[in-house]
Amino acid sequence: MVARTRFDDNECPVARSVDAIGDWWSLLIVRDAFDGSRRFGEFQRSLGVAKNILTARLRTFVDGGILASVPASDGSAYREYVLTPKGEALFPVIVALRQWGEANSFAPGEPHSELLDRREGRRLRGLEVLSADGRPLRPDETEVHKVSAG
Amino acid sequence: MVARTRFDDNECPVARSVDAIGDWWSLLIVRDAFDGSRRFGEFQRSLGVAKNILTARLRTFVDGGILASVPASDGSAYREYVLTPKGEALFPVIVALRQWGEANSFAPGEPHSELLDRREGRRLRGLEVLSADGRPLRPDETEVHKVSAG
DNA sequence: CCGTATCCATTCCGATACTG
DNA sequence: CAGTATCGGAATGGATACGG
Repeated sequence: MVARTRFDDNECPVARSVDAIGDWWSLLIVRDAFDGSRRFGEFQRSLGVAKNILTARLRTFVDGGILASVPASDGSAYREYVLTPKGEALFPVIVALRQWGEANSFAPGEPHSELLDRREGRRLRGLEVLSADGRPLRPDETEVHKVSAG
Repeated sequence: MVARTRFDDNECPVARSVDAIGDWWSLLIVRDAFDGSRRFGEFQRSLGVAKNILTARLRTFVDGGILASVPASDGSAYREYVLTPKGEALFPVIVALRQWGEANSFAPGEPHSELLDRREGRRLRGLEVLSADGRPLRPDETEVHKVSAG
């Protein structure tokens, strides 16, 4: 059998998310979509990904309800790919990856792109994991509660 | 050539993050590490991953400074794998994936594991992307500022 | 410009057997 | 228990050629 282990029936939400978007290209396609890319060629040039791979990823995203395929806005015969609400909900995921990368994958002073508040032109606040009443939580202050099949 | 395109020299922090943790198993290993797994066998049983794959992933994480290999706490001859500060900083990434999965990958009423505030036993607050002065930001209220090589 | 289709190399992954 | 080694099948990814 082989084929990759699937996590789409896993009880853990992290596993299901990974199943949906956890490969090399998927998250970067979503990033580009947030950045305004809509056309096949935009994704293709931005990412340098092979066209057949891009085709497959876009289809998976459309099937999964993360992107919607809509008629091109310029009236041409082609399609554009826009984030659905489900896709837009990935915003914190992308921001979390961006902030982690900024803090941990660049040498001091090494240039990198930044995500800015468009109105103020300033960098964003770091994401915080908070309790229901707003206390910042460290990992060890949380625990996973497993569900039983009952 | 061939071989996967690497993003470890990309100017985009998202790309570098994906390069470090963007495959099927890596994020789940990190999730388990947050959940308290430390031993080879714990990861192996929890994930059902082949041992050679797990070996390779653990090594990559140790090399990348995300996990540290330390002597086993029970005095046995083996190693344990614990999150470094860099690894702990992935907490918002895992939480973001978890929350997205909860909201978008389960049927209403379908059971799934939950991440709880250990002290209160309550679910966490949803992650929010905020401006420097604390305003919630939608994706279209942000923009990526590219750096120039100069 | 937008894809689809095909080809091929590489990598990934799972299973299993084996060592300490 | 904690890994290492090897094997084979599968999926991935890149290049290219082709058609709408």
